[in-house]
Amino acid sequence: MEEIADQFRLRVYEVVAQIPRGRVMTYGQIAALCGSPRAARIVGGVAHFGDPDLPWQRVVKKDVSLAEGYPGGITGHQRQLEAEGVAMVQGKVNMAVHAWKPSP
DNA sequence: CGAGTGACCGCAA
DNA sequence: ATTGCGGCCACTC
Repeated sequence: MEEIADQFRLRVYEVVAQIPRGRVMTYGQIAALCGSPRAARIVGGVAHFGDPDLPWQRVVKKDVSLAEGYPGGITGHQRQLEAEGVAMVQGKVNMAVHAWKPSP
């Protein structure tokens, strides 16, 4: 089961794909889970050039604010999160409710 | 193969 | 509290 590819980006795919509905995660958190806590930018780069079918909308910045490169802008991104069941206030996600920790 | 760059993060003024 | 700057790592051209 650990025979996944060595590529950092493929690990990001696994993590993002495992984020359940109604939960959000930060780029830095995902990067840390992938083995590089300082590669948060890479997660964003992978998000842009990676698999468009993955729920990148559940991935937010550490300030729980939304990314700017998302198609449609913050507005489109925010609307997608609400469609997932994530309540937002002033463009911010309630981490106390939606903060998710990956399963071991 | 080399260089540039980014859907970021952390700190300093 | 806000604003600006650098650094970092992996991906794309």
